[in-house]
Amino acid sequence: MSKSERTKQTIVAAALELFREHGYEATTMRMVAKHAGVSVGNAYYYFKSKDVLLQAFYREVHDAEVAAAEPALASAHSFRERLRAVLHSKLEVIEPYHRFSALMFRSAADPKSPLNPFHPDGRDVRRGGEALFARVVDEARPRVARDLAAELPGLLWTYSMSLVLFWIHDDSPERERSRAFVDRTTDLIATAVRVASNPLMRPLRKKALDLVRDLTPN
Amino acid sequence: MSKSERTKQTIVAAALELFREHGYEATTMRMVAKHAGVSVGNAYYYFKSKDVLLQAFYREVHDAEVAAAEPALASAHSFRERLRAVLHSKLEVIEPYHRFSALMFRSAADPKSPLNPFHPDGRDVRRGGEALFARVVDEARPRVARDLAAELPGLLWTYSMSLVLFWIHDDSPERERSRAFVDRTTDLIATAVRVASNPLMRPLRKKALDLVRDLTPN
DNA sequence: GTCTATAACCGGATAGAC
DNA sequence: GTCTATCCGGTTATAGAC
Repeated sequence: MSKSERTKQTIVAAALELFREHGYEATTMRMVAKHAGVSVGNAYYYFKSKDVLLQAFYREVHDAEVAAAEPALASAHSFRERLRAVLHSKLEVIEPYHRFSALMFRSAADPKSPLNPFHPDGRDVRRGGEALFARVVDEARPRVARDLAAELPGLLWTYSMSLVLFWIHDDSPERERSRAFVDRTTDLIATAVRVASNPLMRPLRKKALDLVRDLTPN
Repeated sequence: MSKSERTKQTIVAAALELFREHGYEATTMRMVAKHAGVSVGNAYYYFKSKDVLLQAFYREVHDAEVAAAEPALASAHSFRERLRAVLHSKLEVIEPYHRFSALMFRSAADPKSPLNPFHPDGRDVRRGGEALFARVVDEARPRVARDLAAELPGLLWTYSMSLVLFWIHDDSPERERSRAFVDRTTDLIATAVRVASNPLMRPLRKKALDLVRDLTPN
């Protein structure tokens, strides 16, 4: 690992530690630089903005989500159970960040932020999210209809973003409202998917999927 | 009107004008103060932050939306046409602000921002939005089932927020993708509402409405 | 007590020397 | 690649005018 690599890592590590402890806003670039033992200018040499550092944080959380979902995915078989398990483990992983999660979401909604899932630089973040839901769908038994299975990961990812939005505003004890949101909406979704997977529903399913394809970019 | 009232108005007017011309970020508080012929400190005496000024801007846009929807509401009768008309006129009203609309949405997503629809101080903004959709529903002929009509305004308001999110990321010429989004999704919604309004669907409808009520606060 | 102005603070970001 | 000095803009402290 080159020296520049190492410096970069040091800065990221310092930033993530401070973000976790004080939150995003309360962490200043001067603090990050000092904690990493470099100058402010140097921190900016490696990271164009504070937002980019936040993006690294976001990536780390995503990796933790994927890891936390692993055991659940190994044992749950039905689509419904797999989906529920993934979302509940996601809620557990992000719980410590509830205080300052709004910031993350705020940037995520801004088209100019690299954190924004629609933004080119943030594409891999989105890809990662969809990949997780692809695993939920692809290995589910009984199987989901093939044409539906192709679009579902993207749709479920969008749905999971709504869950996050709901969760951000959820101040109930133990975040029980968010957990109820998961339980009840996954039930609904699983029923819809099961009904839609019936061969007799193919024409209607096709119409709905065409709509989705026409409205999503790329 | 007292002098302080007038000063306040002057500042808001200056801010709105500059926001419209240069966008939110490019407009500095120093510019606002200068344009209004007051000192920076004075601007802050009347408005706690730049965000509050943005909120005034948001309110103005909302009022324009309501006004623009008026003629359409007077002539359209079916639920589907009323909904479509309101949303298309909304798109027209907000079009000039597409460049910097992300900012507005960004604040709206932040639980601590008064602009946020879930925030106590922003409640009237949300109320206003729902009131508009209540008019879409209540005067629609044929009628929407009563129990459904009670929940629809809130649901439609949420749906309109999704439309805005979609629109923010829409860079298609003439914003045609957003307009297609409206046409196709309103079709879907109107069909769903029509089917659900059938007396035979009452039990299923009740189940769905219970879910909605359980998951929305207040 | 209501209002207004100036000067400063703070933190994100950049320029330019080394 | 790294640093120091500086800019810029949101925000605040404070002093004082009416």
